Amino acid sequence: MARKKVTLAYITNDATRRATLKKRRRGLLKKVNELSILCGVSACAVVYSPQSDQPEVFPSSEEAKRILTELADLPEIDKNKKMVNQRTFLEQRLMKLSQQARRLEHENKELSTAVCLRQCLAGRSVESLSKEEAEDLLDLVDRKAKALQVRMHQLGPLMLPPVVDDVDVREMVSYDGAAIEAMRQYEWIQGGGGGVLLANRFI
Amino acid sequence: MARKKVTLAYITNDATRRATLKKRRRGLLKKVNELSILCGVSACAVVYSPQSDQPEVFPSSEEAKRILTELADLPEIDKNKKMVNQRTFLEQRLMKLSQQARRLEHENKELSTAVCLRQCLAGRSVESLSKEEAEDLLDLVDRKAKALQVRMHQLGPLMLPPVVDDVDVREMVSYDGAAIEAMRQYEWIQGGGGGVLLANRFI
DNA sequence: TTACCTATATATAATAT
DNA sequence: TATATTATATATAGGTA
Repeated sequence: MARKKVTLAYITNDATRRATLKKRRRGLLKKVNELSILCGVSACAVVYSPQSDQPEVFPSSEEAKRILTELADLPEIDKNKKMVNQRTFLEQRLMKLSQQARRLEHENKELSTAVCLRQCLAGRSVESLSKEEAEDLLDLVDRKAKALQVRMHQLGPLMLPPVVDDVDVREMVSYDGAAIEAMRQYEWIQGGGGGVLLANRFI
Repeated sequence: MARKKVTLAYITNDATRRATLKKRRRGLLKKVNELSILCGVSACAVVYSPQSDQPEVFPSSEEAKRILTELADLPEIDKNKKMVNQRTFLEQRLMKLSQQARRLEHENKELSTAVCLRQCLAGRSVESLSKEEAEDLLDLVDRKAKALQVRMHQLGPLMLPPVVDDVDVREMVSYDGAAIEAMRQYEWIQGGGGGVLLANRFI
């Protein structure tokens, strides 16, 4: 975990593997120690060394035996139902990672679509979009519109802003205050940052 | 291990302790998993949760039982002689930390003495030193002198530098080149960086 | 082999959502 | 309660002595 991201696979180089075992074993026992003290729980760990070495046991072989005996005494049903073993541990991790991947993928797609929207507003022809892009864009705009309607409904009657046609925002700086205020209002309605200013040219 | 260095002691706040247990337990099992894969060793860990929760076992209760059975089968002598349990683990850590503390203390003392030396060279009266400081300083200077003699002997006959009295280094910048070169030579003899330039006014 | 160093990778405490 | 974020603290890989 340093100098280089290590791949989770058996280390073939002897010296490296032994060094890693030594370092990580020490680190692991330290963690077990900390956990049991910080949280006041009983915990134990056993790590076998390869060759003739003896296992390292924490916190003591007696405590480990006691804990493992309790474990053995649990009825099979409980063991399979409630315990977290390697399989469930890995399954949990996998599930969580998958979720995260999906989230990120979705987020990525939304951002891509937002880029499409801006490009189209900036003059890109809708024909140049792929089918998927077009669908996503339609969906995005649809959702934005609905959200906007909800908010407008929540706010009740509202003074509509004057129509603003293809005006470069930079020009608006020296435009009249009413239009700018209207746009501010719109931005607020849409929730501000990150939203695309659709003004009154939806679709 | 973040935002604040945590003291190794039971966490009294309930919510905090539970959150810590959850996070660290997950981290611990991840480590056991990595260790067993990276180094190809069998390892297991069991962490009991407080209340009604079930223990978390890695990699599986079967494997844990198998490992602990092996453990139980070891003769008592081996267990006490070769196994690393909590006591020996803590003793090892303590020993190592003590060594480190001694090293740092010694280093610290050397640095303090070096400061004394510089102060004295800069005009501080030797009378203002405490007995211990004076002794340390004497010792330091003695060692420096011996090291210097060794190096001079190694180098053979050497052109001695001209005497340089109480001269502010800043003045020396505009001093004559010979003196500066002599000082450089001396610094080199003494090993450079960190050494105190004693010139020819030892003691 | 052991210890030490240092750049990075991870773990995680406190906090916000 | 769970998750996300962020600032720090630790762990540790690869090298060196």
